[in-house]
Parts: sequence; structure tokens; C-alpha cells
Amino acid sequence: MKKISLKDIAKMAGVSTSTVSFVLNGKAEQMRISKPIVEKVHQIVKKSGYQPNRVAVSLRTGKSKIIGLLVDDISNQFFASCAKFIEDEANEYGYKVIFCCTENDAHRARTLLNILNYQQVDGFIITPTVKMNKDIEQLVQYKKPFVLMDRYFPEINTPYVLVNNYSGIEKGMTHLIRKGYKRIGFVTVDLKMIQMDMREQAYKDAQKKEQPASKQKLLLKLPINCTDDREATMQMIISFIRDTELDAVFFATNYLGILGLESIQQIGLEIPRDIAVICFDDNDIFRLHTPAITVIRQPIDKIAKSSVAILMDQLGAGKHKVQRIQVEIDPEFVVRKST
Amino acid sequence: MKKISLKDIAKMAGVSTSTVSFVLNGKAEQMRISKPIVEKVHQIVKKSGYQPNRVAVSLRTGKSKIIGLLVDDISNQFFASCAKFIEDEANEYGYKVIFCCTENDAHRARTLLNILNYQQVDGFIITPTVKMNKDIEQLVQYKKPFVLMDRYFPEINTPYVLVNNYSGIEKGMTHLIRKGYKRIGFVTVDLKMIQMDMREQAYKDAQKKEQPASKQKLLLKLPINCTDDREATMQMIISFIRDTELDAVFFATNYLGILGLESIQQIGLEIPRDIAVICFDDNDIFRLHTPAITVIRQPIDKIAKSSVAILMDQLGAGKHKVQRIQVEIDPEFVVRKST
DNA sequence: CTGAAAGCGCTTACAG
DNA sequence: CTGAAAGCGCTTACAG
Repeated sequence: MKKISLKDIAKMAGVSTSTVSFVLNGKAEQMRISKPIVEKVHQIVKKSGYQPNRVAVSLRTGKSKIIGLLVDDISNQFFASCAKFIEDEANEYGYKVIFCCTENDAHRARTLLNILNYQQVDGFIITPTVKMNKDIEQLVQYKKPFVLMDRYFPEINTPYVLVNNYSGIEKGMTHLIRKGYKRIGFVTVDLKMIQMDMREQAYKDAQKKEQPASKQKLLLKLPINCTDDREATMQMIISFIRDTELDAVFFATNYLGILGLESIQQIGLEIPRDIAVICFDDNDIFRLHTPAITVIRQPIDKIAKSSVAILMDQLGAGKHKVQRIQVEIDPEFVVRKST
Repeated sequence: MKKISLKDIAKMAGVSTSTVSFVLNGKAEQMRISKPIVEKVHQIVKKSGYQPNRVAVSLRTGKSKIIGLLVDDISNQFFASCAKFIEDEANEYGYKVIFCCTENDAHRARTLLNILNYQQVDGFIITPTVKMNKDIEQLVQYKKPFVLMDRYFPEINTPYVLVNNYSGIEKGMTHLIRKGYKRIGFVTVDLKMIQMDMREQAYKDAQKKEQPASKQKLLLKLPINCTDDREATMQMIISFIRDTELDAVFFATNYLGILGLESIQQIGLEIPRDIAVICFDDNDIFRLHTPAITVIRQPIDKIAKSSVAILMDQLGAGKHKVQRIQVEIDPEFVVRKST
């Protein structure tokens, strides 16, 4: 597959390479290249199927038209969906996407960032891991275009896109309370990331408002490594539901929601009380189960598209001049099944 | 972030750029560069954090160290898992991964292939769509390195990696028959791709062997666009199970399995018979349900790693000299829950 | 043992 | 209106 070069086209058209380049880059008018020549060049390019070598263009212009996507784990449903929308949207702007999985490991994230940065990536969309502050600060310092997604560091002034976690939980709580539930538990994980803190705070505030006198803590905060031992975590959830005699449980993440449903199913026969579940994000599993379920779905498409838009704005490729804003997105409120 | 160049390093070390280049590319010995100089260069490189500009290297060498991954849809759990393992494995070889979603649309696939090919991608890992034969043939013709994954075209001689679909279904059928099921239905989709044909054939062969006299067709072949209307498809599955009075159902894909479980749950009260389900691939949902279930899990890690290995072999970057073989992988046989 | 030089395929001031 | 030339940052024959 001998590739055709700009030079070849120029030779075929009987003009210089600069002329061809100008025509191809839409600068024909600006450079006052004659109509006949422009047409001739276009015709030859079309017939030959010529496409400029992006690598050469990159080297010359310093722009690769590639963005780097750093997520925890692409095989996680949430990130997989994000990736799909991001790729789709980036394509619209003529960008390609290289992805990497950080495994929520700051050290690994740094290595990946470094490799991609020093190479050919124009900008980043990043789901930051815990302890990644230093690296994010460095990106800011070096003025590298990037946008944080789903999480952020309140102490660093960066562009980011996230859902309004607080209001999501708040709405969910209001919904549960209206349905008449009295003892609403909350299961979360001690991730020490701002988005989890917000969710927890929203739950606590709603609880306080509703049942100011309530003494018993109805909150289960699982250890950060709870994903390592599925069975053990399920046991903790089961004990929690039993011991606290809940009539509804609110799971703070998708993963916990799935574990929770399994747990609830396991003890379903013993505890006949009605149980409602609310989770961030959506999943096939939420369609299949006995207790009532309410799902707060994150609008992944919006998160992804907004992230791309913000990044493109920084790259100066934005179609509409988007402000470098901090986008807030309200979670949709989806009731899946009602009692 | 002013980047350091080879030239800068050369200046700092007081040698020529060629010397630095040779040292960095491990050709110091071959070029008989003196020990002290080698060390000095290494030291300066380390101290300055210099990394060669990959774009320039690409232009010069014609190798980008990027591979293109074409899948139907990255947000699909199967492909998302593949992507993760592929990225991980590619990293091991020093490659990065650009991914694209074909949406199972041959036209879109061609465009993507063309863009990536004409640009900077060294090779491809492709989950081919229907009607993609022409494009694959072209890749072969142009000697572009690539490997097909999960599917292939029997009429084109290409490297590929797939699971042994026939044997997977065969084993599943044997398992069901041993459990005592008599009327085993099979739900598949009319995708017109070889991997689906193999699964169907395996089912038919097993049926014939077991119940040669059986008259009634226990096979449901859903239209190719069945993913468009979830509800309608579920109705078809429900009718099928009712009308044929099955005591077990075999779902040919993960997606169908999920739909199937929901359908079965819907009619669970009316049909008290025990129902066994076998699906390719795994999913959270398979842990949550009433009927007995058997899961045949595709070893995604092996599929992904083998694909990368085969591609790397073609790219000449293989660590161990892997033959350009056609890898066959037996599906694992996982019994999840027993009656 | 080491350096000067060509060239990968483009873009873009600069000169006419 | 168009062309010759420099240069992006590397690698690698080639000359010494």
C-alpha cells in the first residue's frame, strides 16, 4: 500500500506542494489561488484518495488531534458508556481517543499521564483517582488542556463536569420519604473523594430534617477495599439491614446497589418488609428483583458530551465558543418500579 | 512546558545527536560508543526527564506504536472487558490503543478503518461487522497487520481469535441433558455471522443425537433488529417458552440471556416448571433470579491477550516468537446455580 | 569510536 | 497569484 504524498499530488497537478497544501487546508481564497487550479487539485485528490499523513501534520503543527482518556477501568459499565459517548463526540470534532485505565492507582495514573503527555496527545479527559492532586496541579501549571470528569478536587481550580450529587441524593430521599418510609438506611463507601462526601452529606441533611430526634445511626460506610471481597461485603450489608431494621435502603453507588440487591434477595424470605433501593446509574439487574426499586440515573451522555465540549473549547476547536465553565448536571429521576 | 529535545540532550552532553540517539535506542554497543559517554548521556536523560517525541519518531520510522481497536460498541460489557485486557496487554509491548465503535455498520467501519489506516496506526484488532469482508480482504491485500476477534470470515484467510462456539454449546447441551431436561429450547438471533451459525449448528446436532424422533422445532431465531425493541423481543421469548412447553432454554448470547431471564421472571408464576438457562458470557444479573442457571463464560482475558499477541507477532514486537496461528479457545464451563 | 547530513511528509513565512 | 525553502524532532546510512 504505497501511500500517496502531497508531493505526488503536486506533481500530478503540475503545481507546487504549497499550493496543494493551501487548497487542502481551505486557504485557497486567502492565498488567492486561481479557481481552475483549486478545482484541479481537488479533483486529483479525490480521484487518488489522498489523505494527508497525520503524523507529519502533527510534527509540523504540534497538534495530534488525539485526546487521552483516563478512567478507573474501562470495563466498568459507567466508564464504558462514557467512553462510547466521548469517542462519538470527539469524532465529530475530528479527534481520536486513546484510553488508559488507572485502576484507581495514582502512581499508575501518573505514569500514563506522563507517557501520553510527552507524546502526542493534545488534551485529556480524566476521571481522577485519589491522591492525583499533584498531577492535576501540574497539568494546570503547564497549561495542558484537560477536563476532569465525574470527580474533582475542590482545592484546585480546574474545568470539570460532574453530576450534582447532593441534589441527586436529596431528591431520592424526598421521594422515599414521600412514599412513607420511616427508617431509611444509607450504604456508602469510604473512598475519601469529594463526590462520595457530597452524597453522604445530602443523606445526613435529609435525615436530620425529617427525623431530627432519631438516635440510631442508619449509615453503613464500607471500607475502601470492600470491592475485594464480595461475600464479606454482602455479609456486612445483610447485617446492617437486619440490625437496623430498615424499611428502605439507599445505595450510594451502582456497584453497591448491585451487591445490595443480591444481599436483599438472600435475606428476602426472613424479612418481609418492603424495601426500596435507590442507586446512581442504571443496570440490567435493576429490572429483575422483588422489592420496589427507584433508580437515579446519571445522564452519562451529557457528562461525556459536556466533557468533550469543554476540552474542545480549550483546544480552540469548539464549533460554538463554549465558555470554560463548570458544568453541573442534575441527575434524572427514574422510578423503575413502585410499591 | 517547554519540551526538551534530542538536540538539547546532545548539547548538554557535548556530543552529537546521533550519539544520543544510538545510546537511547540501545545501539551504543553496536556503534562502539565509549562507556563514559554512554553513562553521561543516560545520566543527563534521566535528570532532565527527557522522552523522545513519539510523533517525530513515528514520522521517521513509520511506526506509531499505536494500534486501532474496532469493536461493535465499547459500552457493551463484552467489548468493554476486551478493551481493558487489550489495553493492558498492549501496554506491555509499549503500544497504545485507539478505539472506535462500528455500531455493527459496515459503512461506518470502512470509514473508521480508512481514517486510522491512512494515518498513524500500526495495526488493527477488529471485531468485524456483517458485510465487512471486502474491507478485510483489502487489509490482507495491502499486508496491513491485523487480527480478527470473536468473529471471522471463513472464506478469507486471516489471523483470528475466537472461542470454540460449537464445543461451547455442545458442552452446555450435554450438561442440560445430563440434568434430565427433555425439552430444551434454543433462542438465537439471525445475525448471519459465522459464530452464530456455529452455535445453532451445535444445538441442532445435540438435539438430533439426543432426540432423533422429536418433531417440534424448539428453536427461536429472532430477527437481526431485535435489539431495537426490547419489549417486543421479550414477548416473542415468552410466547416461545409457553407455546413450546420447554423445561429448559438455552440462550445463544449474553444479551438474549438477560432478556430471557426477565421474560422468565415475568411468566415465572404461571409456569412452575424448572427452567435452566445457559448463556455465553457473564453478568451480574445471572446471580439474581429464581430458576436454575448455568453460565458458559467466554474467557475474555484469553481472547484479548491472544489477539494482542498475534498482532504483535505481525508487528515484529513479539517477545516470544509467536506463530501466526489461528487460536482456538475452549469456553470455560461454569455452573452457577443448580436445581 | 563520533559527527555532519539527508530525509520522513507536511505547513508556512518569505520572496517574487 | 505561485514556488523555493526552512523546519518540526527524530533515525540512520555515510564519511571520517
